[in-house]
Amino acid sequence: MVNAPNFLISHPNYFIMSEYKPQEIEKKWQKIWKDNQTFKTEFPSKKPKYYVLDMFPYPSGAGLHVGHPLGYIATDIVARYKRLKGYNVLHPMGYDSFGLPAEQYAVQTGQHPAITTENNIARYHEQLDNIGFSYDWSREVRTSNPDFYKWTQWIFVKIFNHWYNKESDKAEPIETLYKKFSENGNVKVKAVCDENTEPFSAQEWNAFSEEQKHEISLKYRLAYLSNTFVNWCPGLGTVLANEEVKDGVSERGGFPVERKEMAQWSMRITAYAERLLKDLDGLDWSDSIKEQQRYWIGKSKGCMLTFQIADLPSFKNLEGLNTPPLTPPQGEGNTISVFTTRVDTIYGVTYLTLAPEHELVDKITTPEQKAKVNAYVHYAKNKSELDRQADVKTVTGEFTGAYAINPLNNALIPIWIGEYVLAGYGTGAVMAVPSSDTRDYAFAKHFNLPIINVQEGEKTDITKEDFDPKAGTMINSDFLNGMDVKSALDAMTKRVEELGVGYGKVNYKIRDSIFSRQRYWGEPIPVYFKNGLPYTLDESQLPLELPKIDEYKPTANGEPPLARAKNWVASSPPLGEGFGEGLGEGSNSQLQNANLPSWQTTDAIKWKAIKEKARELRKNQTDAEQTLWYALRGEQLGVKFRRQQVIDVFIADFVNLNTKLIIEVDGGIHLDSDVKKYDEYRTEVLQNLGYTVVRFTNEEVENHLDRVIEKIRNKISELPKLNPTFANSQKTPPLTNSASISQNHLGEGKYPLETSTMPGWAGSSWYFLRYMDAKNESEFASKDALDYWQDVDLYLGGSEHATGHLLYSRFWHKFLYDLGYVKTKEYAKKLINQGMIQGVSAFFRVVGSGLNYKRDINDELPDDIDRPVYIVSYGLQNNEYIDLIKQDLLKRNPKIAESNLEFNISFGIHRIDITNVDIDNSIDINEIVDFLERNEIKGEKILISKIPNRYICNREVEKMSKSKLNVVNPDDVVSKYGADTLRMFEMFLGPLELSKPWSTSSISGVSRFLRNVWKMFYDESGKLLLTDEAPNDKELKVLHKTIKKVEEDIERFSFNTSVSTFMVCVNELSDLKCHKRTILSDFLIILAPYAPHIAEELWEAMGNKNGISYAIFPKYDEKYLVESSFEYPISINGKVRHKMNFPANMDLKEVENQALASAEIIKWLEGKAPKKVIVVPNKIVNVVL
RNA sequence: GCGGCUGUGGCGAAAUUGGCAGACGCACUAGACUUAGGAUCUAGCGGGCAACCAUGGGGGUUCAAGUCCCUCCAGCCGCACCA
Repeated sequence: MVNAPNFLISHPNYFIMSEYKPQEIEKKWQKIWKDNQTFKTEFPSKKPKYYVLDMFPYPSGAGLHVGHPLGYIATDIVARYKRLKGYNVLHPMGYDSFGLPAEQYAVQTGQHPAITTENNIARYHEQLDNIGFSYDWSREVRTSNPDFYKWTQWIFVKIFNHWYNKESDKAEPIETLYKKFSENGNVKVKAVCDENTEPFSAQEWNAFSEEQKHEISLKYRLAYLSNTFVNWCPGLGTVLANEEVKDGVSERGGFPVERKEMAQWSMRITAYAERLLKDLDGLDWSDSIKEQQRYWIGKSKGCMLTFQIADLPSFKNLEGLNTPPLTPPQGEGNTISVFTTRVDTIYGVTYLTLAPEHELVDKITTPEQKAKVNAYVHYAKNKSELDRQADVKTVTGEFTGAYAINPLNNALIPIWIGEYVLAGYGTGAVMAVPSSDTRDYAFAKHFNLPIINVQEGEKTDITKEDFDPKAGTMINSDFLNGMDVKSALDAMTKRVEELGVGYGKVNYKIRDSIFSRQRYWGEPIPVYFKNGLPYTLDESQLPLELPKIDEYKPTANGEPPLARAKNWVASSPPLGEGFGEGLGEGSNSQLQNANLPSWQTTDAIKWKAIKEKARELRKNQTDAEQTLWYALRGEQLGVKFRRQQVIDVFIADFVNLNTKLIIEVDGGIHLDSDVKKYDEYRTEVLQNLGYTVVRFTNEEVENHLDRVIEKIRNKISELPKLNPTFANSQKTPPLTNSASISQNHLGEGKYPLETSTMPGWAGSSWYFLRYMDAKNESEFASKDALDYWQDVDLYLGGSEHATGHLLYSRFWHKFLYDLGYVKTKEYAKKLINQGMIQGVSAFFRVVGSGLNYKRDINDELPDDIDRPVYIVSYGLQNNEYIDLIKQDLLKRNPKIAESNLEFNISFGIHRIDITNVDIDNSIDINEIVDFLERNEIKGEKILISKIPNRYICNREVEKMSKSKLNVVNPDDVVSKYGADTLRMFEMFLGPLELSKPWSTSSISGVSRFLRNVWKMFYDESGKLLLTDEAPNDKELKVLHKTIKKVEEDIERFSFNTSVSTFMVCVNELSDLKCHKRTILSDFLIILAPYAPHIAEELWEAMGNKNGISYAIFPKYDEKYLVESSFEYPISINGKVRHKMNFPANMDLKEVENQALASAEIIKWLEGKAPKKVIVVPNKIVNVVL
């Protein structure tokens, strides 16, 4: 552009100075900001603070699409605005850089996830820089950096070393618990702990060895290791948190998830349930998020009730219900605990229902019912989570034969089991009141159980649509009769407490969160094992860095990847805590399994269970299995097979142990893709164990047995034979104790380290604190920094983290609050969830293979017909293209007579990448032809369209994603229109919280607006137009109303409306031909947060030496906005009929009189006197007739 | 089924406390300039010839309702046998 030829000078495009060239000025200012560290946060500072934060991004390989920066732009506007307002702004960015995708990639390619992550971050960073964000990059953090995760581990150690004291209602150091135990034992201690904690006295405690004490303390610590049922995902090879499982499959990847008992680290978030719930009230977060969290915590107030189980022999003859027993039976420990929120309905209880897994089921079932109950329990236990969720409507259950006694009226009530009762909630048992609970009602109806109404009045009929369980007054309920539900609840709670058969209790749905993942790319858990018990490393030993390993998959034994590390051991443990001499046997120990690092699943019991399962399967062979078994036995293959042999945690159908050949027969159900994935995973693990897996379908075995045997024979001959000792070794559990393996290369005084890592949410639970003092090497953040920055003033991100990150981070923050590190109970005052930007996918349709021409209904045209692929543009009427196709076909195939040609057209609809689709939805036909060729759709292609060589696509709004070919890359938008246009346009699209589709066509309006801004400063010849004239009232009014509106808009996060306001302002100033310095100077400052580059450029052009980023936001002055007159709309009966101009301060009576006197209004009055006249000052006049 | 959010022109939307519905922008139409236009400028643009009718449907409160109340419907998101 430097030496433009003279004759082109007159062409507007070639005036360099006059034209707004975003690409040049944006790069220029981004460099200046970087070089001058313009946005480096000052600390310490006397200014008031403002902390504005974006949710921690995971740097994915796909890079940003235009939806991602939406929130970043909004926060950047706020950050820049607050700087102009004189605040010291903390506006940082960093990366949640541990995570599954990088690890999956590592597993596949062997590339270290750190490298993948680094590359992705570099790309992410570049894309962010393109948009001109004002982040203080000197505070960037990455969760995968050891200097960051050192502190994540440090917090973990703190959590491990604290317990929750319900009396002080906060976390306290474990030492205070030890002290309480040594003084009083554990009975009086009000602590949040495991359910099954055994009571002990001070004497007993003091007699325990250090190790026994440590073991007991694990039941109290806020981070603990225990055997729990977890969501095990074989496809991902790890456990998942509850909120990472959706509809029975993993949220990431969609792999099936099964319930499995494993030793796992957990966080005792339940201790904080009440505070997490209560403090929601004070938060300025969206209702939706708060509701989701409330629901997740799931507080219910109710009553714990004890039902005695009737001593059966003495009641054997009592069949009828409500027959008072002669003497209340006093069975020892024969009680069922029930949690109910409706203790007021206790007179309506007609049966109890236990979860099939309930521990008492076995004990109470009568011999007569045993078979049925066992069958039912078996059925329920084998039902997967997915199946259970799928059919909630089918009522199933079984009578145990046992009875319980209603503690209020001594009525005998039958005890049932039913899968609608969840083992994990409450006590796993419910008192069923079919008249007041719809599930109980359904169950009672289905099994013909009695129903006693205990409420009467409106809406109390459970069979009716409008049933309200809490409506009406109590009946059939003794002393409760006549009370409403609320008072009955209170009265009955009081009564059961007096009777000693129950007590009021608050129940929470939230579970402790599983904290370990069997993965490599996460924070190592800073724990080592000594004599099977977990101890945390000393602070001085942190960070515990991720070791180098050769591969990123689980080991052959199914251990987490970290078990591959050489020397994954702690050197001599810290002194002091928990290292007595005594090696307590811990015979009753729940934690025998804690002998093993937490991945370990196969304890003796488990092993036995698998063996039993195998035996069972052996008895119930499928036909195909039976056939193959006889063939394998009968054929002289030279090797011996075993069937249903346990290998690792799997049961292989047929195994030859000498060649390590496994033959699997699947029942045809394995066509399902999920099962297939699981099979592949299973095969992979078995291969890692050195096995060869061959798979046949039932069909193959039953119909082509000879071929199957032939294949097996060939396989066997290929495989080397092993010596028999190996085969024998399979008799012992194959999952070896990893601790003992690791012991092999332990030095003296060395202990094996935990091999699982922390979950994705660990780092993000506190990163916002690290930004306050990101470089601190001696603390996670200094006290000064924490005291000054306090909390996040504005937090912006997607709503998908409602019950994950947003709950866990609140939990950790409260923990740090208890310890006195932070001063705020909540870390984010205001939370906004930005909406999604959707993509607008493009589709085209072809009539090709899907085309049917019929001479008559039963007769299709022969295949040799000349039948091209018709690409039929949208926007054509049916008759238009059908005729065209008809004519064309007849021309090509003269032998077809038109009269017997019948059309039955079906389209093939395909997506096409939106990159080349034009604003008018048209696309070059060659793009479509190329697409069809690539997808091997053969034949001559014919375009049917109104526009030559262009096809009009169909558009549909969908989620923006690569697979839908509708992604818009912000880099492309920036290079075409500039970052300022992108920023303003994203805001202009609509309210921040709402989802809205990206619209490429309307971006031109915003682009034009910025050029109009430029034109207020420069004329066409590139001459500055600024004048020093004093502004007039009109100009001042335009400016000040804009200042006022923009300020209000930013304060209420309504960014779309301020873009409109800017447009109005520029339109009006242009109409006024205003080029006055004072006006434009202020205008630039208020525009700067939205369009910082152009604002800086023009600000500099005005002669300002300092950048605009720290200018002072102009203060609007009400006096410029005052109108001297107001144009009143005069309405008759609410409809505007006329307008009249009156002085703004005119007396209301006078306004009324003049309005009524006007010719226009007299006409409308038609001689009648108005009933009433309302005059709202400077708003409206309404005449009521 | 339960909970939350959202329904306004052809499209994105505005109307902050009940007071002139549709600001601002896109698309569209006509015109100007131009060798040219996917550039720029000017004008028009909810429907209806009009009276009038229009903020998802119906009802209500009010002098006045997109806004408040009741009720129904649709879409999106979340939860889902929670005793």
